[in-house]
Amino acid sequence: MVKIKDVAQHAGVSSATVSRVLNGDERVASPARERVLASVRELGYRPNRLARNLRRQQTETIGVVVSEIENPHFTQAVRVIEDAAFRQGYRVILCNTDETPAKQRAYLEMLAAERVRGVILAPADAADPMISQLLALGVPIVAFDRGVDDPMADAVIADNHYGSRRAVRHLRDVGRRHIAFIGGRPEIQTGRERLAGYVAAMEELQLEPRWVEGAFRVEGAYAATRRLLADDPEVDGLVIANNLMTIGALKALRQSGRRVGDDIGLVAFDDPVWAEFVDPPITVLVQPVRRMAAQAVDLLFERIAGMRTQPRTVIFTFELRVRASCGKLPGPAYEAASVAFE
Amino acid sequence: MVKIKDVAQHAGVSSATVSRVLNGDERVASPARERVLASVRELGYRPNRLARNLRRQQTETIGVVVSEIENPHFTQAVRVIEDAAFRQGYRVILCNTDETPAKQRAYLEMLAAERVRGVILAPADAADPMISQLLALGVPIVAFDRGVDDPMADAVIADNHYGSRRAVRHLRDVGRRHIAFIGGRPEIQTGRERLAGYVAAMEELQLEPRWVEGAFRVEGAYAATRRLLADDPEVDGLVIANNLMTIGALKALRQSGRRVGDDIGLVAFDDPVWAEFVDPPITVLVQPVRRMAAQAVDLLFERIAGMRTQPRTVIFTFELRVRASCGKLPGPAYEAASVAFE
DNA sequence: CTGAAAGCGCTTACAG
DNA sequence: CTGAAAGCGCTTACAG
Repeated sequence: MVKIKDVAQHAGVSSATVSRVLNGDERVASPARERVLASVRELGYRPNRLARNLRRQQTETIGVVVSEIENPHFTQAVRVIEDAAFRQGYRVILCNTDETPAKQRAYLEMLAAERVRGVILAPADAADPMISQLLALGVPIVAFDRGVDDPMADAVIADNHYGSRRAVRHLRDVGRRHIAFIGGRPEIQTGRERLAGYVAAMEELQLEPRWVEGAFRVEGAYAATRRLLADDPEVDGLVIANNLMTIGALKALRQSGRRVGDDIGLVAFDDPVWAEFVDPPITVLVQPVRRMAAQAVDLLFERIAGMRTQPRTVIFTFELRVRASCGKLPGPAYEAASVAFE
Repeated sequence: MVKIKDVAQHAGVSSATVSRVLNGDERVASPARERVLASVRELGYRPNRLARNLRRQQTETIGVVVSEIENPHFTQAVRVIEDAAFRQGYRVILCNTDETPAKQRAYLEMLAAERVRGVILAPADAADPMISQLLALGVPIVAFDRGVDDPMADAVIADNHYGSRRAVRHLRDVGRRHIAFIGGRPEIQTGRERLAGYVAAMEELQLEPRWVEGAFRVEGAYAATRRLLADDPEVDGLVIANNLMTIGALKALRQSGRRVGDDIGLVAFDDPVWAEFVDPPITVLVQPVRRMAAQAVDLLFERIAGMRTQPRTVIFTFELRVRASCGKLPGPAYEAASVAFE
């Protein structure tokens, strides 16, 4: 493998000069610069980043830790983050934790050893001690989608409590009364908050809350929905806590012979690309994932650049996108009521 | 930042001993080992991978370069690759090229500088000179989904030509005659082969081929399908070259008032999770993405381990999964004919 | 079983 | 404008 010394020899200059040319140091005189560039090309020299990073005590790498890369919510986020990182000359180490605290810990451990410059983390475990350790080491962390316990981390999250309340109100407004909730995971902040918002809204409306847990997964929601329909056949409305679970719930509903939009109304969190094309199109709660991911990257790079030391939390809100899955489409009266509520 | 020397001092041993303990060298005596471990814990020592990598002239990192991470086809692959890499103690640098040759080049350049141990690449540019350069540097490359020009790379691909022929046959078998093709990108191998297979099948059947290009994207397919329907109103069958384009085509078909499965039959490449739930459920050509990705990782690690020097190409086949989007479901006579064809 | 020492390939403060 | 030299934090062949 050809190294800087070989290039130097070939060009008849010192390693220092080669390094300067390669790093765009203005001070190097044109003739030397030209010879170096020619030698680089001729020898097929490829700089060794490992050496540079060690010497500079610094990398241009960030870690992106998500709990489930196949969830379009996170895929979209990863895509935006990767894009922004590339534009800034940073690379991305992708870590998928599968909602497993142990895997998260191992990954954060690794990112520390790798001396990454910052981390965007959708935590599987908000209390992971590695979070504080990274922060103490000077590695900024932006919590995404879910907060972390350490108050020094930045965070970009959505107002889940509001989202669920909005969904329940909508179902009530179109005449549903037996509204149940297909929940995610109570260990996860989004799961907890979405459930709490649902329960709060039901109580406000003096309706009886009833819920099952679908673990944020297709199969989990399938099983949970079947259980729910068996136990509570009178259910006529459903709030589903994420897009993967919508698939599972649809399958269970179809099998049970329930007609979505007719026998049962349905509002789901997230707006994956297919929500508009399933039968019937699903009424959804949308969060601006791409803007949120962009915000997370901004916060991270502010920290990396040392432009800010105080932690910031940015909260985004949900928007209800009404489609056919709740049946009767709301009229002007509904719109008015709805605005008043918001 | 505490380093190995600090730990050594604290434990009253040499750096060499600390390093040995940390790397599980059996020869270190128990008392020394214990003291080292205690010091590591007490000082909160975090090994610096950059230094180790430089010294060992080796990383445990692979690069994964895909053209479009939001395409579920690639998301699934990335997920499988990441998982396998993690199990082997490797990290993954994620690179999204957006089908842009320049971006691919920049990324491969970066991966070379980063001294990654291997690359899995769904090429946006099969002729990229960086591919051969990496190979020459001893960095193995496994082409995924699409081949590369350099014959020294391994490859895991699907038999696209067959896939298209299968789709056309199916549409013909259910009575369609004006079968058109929504193509991807002719610059990309999958796009080329799927088109070629379509044309070949049409000619075999003495039907007139007609196609438009949707660039493998939702919007591209939407525009292309609109154009197609305007130019050729008599179209009664559609083969769509990937899952993103299916979304766009569905939208255009719906707007035009065409009833899928009735006025027009539809077979699409890929089986994303939603294909079963749209209206009507889509008949699809499935390739075993997860197995293919696992195969790609296996090939890569064989190379990394030096177990193999000859390039290998593994070709997977498509399976037709019949759902309602072609209308009339085929009976036993069809099955027989279909088996004969395969 | 353990340590002293060399060296991985860069960058950069210093001197000229 | 340019070079000699130190040093980033590890690992490991060598010697004992």
